Amino acid sequence: MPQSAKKAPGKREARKIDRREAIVEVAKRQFLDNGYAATSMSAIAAELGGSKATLWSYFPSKEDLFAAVLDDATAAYRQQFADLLRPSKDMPSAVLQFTRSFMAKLTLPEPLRLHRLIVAESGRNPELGQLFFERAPAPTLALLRDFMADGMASGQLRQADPQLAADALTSLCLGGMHRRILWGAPTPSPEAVETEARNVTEIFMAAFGPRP
Amino acid sequence: MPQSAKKAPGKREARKIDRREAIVEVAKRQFLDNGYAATSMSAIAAELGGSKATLWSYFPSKEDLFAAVLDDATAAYRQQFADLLRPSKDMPSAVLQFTRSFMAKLTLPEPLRLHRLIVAESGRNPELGQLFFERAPAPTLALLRDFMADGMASGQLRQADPQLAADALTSLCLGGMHRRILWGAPTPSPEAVETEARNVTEIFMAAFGPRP
DNA sequence: GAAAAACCGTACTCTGTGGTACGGTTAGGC
DNA sequence: GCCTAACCGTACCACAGAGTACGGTTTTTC
Repeated sequence: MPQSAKKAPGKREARKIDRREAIVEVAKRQFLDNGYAATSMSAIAAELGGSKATLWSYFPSKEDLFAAVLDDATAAYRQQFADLLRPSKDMPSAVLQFTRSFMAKLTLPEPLRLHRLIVAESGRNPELGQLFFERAPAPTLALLRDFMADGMASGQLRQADPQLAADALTSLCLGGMHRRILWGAPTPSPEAVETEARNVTEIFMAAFGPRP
Repeated sequence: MPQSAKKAPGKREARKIDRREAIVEVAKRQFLDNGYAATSMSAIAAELGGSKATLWSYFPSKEDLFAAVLDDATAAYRQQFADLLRPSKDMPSAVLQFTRSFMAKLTLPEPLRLHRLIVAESGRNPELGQLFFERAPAPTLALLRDFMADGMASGQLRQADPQLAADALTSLCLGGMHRRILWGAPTPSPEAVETEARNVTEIFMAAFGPRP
């Protein structure tokens, strides 16, 4: 006997939410695997097991489902790196820590497939890419900018535009193996990630470290 | 009356080559615009004007046509930047010249659409991405590596792994507005490109310039 | 001028698409 | 214990996809 709250969840709605989540999850897998055009609603319904009518009762069209999938997929990335960007006395190792974690997370299969999807569909649908940008990379970039500003204020980095430094670091993180994976290279070993993270940190510190 | 060469081109074959080129061009436009799955052979045939049978007589399947399109599209990029990488007395301005040209060319609509296509399809078809890589970016990257090695030998750059320096420069060139365009941002003004090229050059020289 | 290659149009097959209709069934709400 | 929302199966729609068949026409080649 639940409390007499007027907002008691109710088994019905709970089930509905579960079902919706299940749909989005299956759809996400298929969209991420095959892209938008090559994924069919019928295939999603088939994998779900239920009837097509049920699918359409949750999402009135393929585009709506796709939007929900994107929403779900980007939600996982928000504020992912906040804890890594604490100001530290040892700037190089703080940067290395961030770089390592950032590269490791973004070379995982799912982020990569998301990235592919976004790049592919943003051509026909720019607002989709903008939505992705402001949900996933933008918050991290803002955090990183503040981190850079702190470092510059405390003299651990040379004076420069913090935004520029943040952009440079992410560029260096994503321009190496990450880009090559997007071009079909196999996923790297953890050792390779570590090596590249160290290189990136070294280059970054050479460019933005304190003036000697 | 042509010369009695046994390898006279023949009007027939010339026409065939022309036709093939026309097909590839139309198909390229459509694939680049819509992606692989969302492009239909029928639409290509319709835009070509001829009959579908003719299309299939040139390319036995959609995949074959796609491969030919990729082949054609990547051909344009080979050795594009060779002339820009002459060793120079003034390192920063040589780097700036390359950076500027590199960024300007890769933020043009067609390279961007190609890039989207490659990223999108390499997930399902890695060898496709590898083919792209070794045809388009790899030669430029090799040139750039040699350029870096020269600069290090002549003392205009600090001692380091030339490959690393080449990777860093391309990362910086592609990590800023280029990536943002891939995520749906509008194409930048020439002034914006110029500004970013200068920033990239400055960062690169700070990281790899001669030790003070 | 004749053989033949290339080409065109059109109609066709077969499969799959997004999306709907509908009658029957299960299960939560009261 | 009834009501009703959610659900399932299945059959269905109109359409578009890749790819084929075929008879007729143009264009080279010899």
